[in-house]
Amino acid sequence: MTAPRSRRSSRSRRAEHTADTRRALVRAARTLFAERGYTATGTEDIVAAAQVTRGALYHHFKDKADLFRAVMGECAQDMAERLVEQETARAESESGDAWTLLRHGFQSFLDACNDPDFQRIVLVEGPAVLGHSAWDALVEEHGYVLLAEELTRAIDEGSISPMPIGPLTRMLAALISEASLYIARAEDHETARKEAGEVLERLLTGLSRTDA
Amino acid sequence: MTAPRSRRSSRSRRAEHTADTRRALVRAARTLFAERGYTATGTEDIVAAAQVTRGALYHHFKDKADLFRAVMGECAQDMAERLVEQETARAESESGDAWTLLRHGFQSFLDACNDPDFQRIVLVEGPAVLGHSAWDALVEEHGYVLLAEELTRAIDEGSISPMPIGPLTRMLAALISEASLYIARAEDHETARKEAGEVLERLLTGLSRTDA
DNA sequence: TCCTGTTCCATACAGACTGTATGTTAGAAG
DNA sequence: CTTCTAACATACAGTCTGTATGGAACAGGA
Repeated sequence: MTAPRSRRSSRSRRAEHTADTRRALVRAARTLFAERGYTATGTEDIVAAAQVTRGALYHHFKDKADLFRAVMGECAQDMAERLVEQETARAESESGDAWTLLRHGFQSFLDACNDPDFQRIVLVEGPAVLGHSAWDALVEEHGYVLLAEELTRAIDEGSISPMPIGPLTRMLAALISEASLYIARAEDHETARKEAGEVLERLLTGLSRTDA
Repeated sequence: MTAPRSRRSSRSRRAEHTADTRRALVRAARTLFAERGYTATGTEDIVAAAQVTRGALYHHFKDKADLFRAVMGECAQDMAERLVEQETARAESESGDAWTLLRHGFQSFLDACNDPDFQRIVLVEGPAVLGHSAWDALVEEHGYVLLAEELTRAIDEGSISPMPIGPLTRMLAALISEASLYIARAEDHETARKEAGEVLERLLTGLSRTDA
């Protein structure tokens, strides 16, 4: 996709400029998709914001949905990076048993999902624009793996009781996603955050092995 | 909207025929939206299936999204009716404490969501086609009320510990919705249903007051 | 009964948008 | 210097949505 490049020529200005236009397109599309949604955003709007023409868009991407896929991939990637960053920071700063660590992890996960771009593009538009299969493949690749790893480790360590990881991962992700949307939409974000966190906390206690 | 009808003229053939075309449009749109999705379905396809012209469509509905809103409303209504039916049937057949009754209620709720039309139209396309506010208003009107009532009663009876009902309702609905989508998408529906049910069961135990 | 107004729907049209086909330029390769 | 190709820009065709126009059928009052 990014040019066959048979000989490696030390990152020419040419190739650099090409990557620039592509990035500009993705960035512009990301902003507009997040603001107005997929269908309400015309390709003309995107190329205008990126200061190129429609020819550039259709040279780099198969069609409009393909551009959206790139945008959503970037959003998911950003979220994943932010999560691992938080995760590592909390792992070395905080201390405690694995169970409380996991619970706090979910709470910060909830906070991380409080991002307009992510919510609109990945959670709302994504499933409708790309099919279910394509959307799931993207999320599987970027986001679910982290959550699944964390949960697997929690089971191995005995923090939570053994359960099928597949549905557990999806359902917890959906739970947190909905909670983040609820918070974002609420008039009073403060109390909404507190209440949603409380409900999440209660639901998670059901997973704990302490009451097995 | 359905004619001012100043004098009540005993449901003339005229009005009946009018209602017929409207129903035909909604039915045709429902089938096509569920099969191909919203954007992939042209208004020409809909009126062809309903055996009318586009003029009829734009006479009864403001625009394509308005037709979708009617379709989604019907889907939600069907789901709500099915739920209360199951609910009453189970309430008089089964017997047991309120807590197990509630748990079984959620399981049958999960089974009821296993419906292609409902999943595609209400859960996937809905949030993207209508905005968040319009979608939420529809679901609030048709579906959430039942769940919220049930949960409020459960709290009053002491089955589950007191919690903010707003986020609790949304999050549980999202949980079951995602579980139903997971089951529908799985290769082996049988085991997927069992596993998702198990995870749901575990999460719900966190709400129970018995461990408070 | 005749006239009038309104509902209901069909048809024709204008605008917008997507995707493709064609042309052009600048850099890389030999 | 020549040639080839990636990287665009431009022009065009097809499709779709929404609207405006027109007509037919029915209801109601004089």
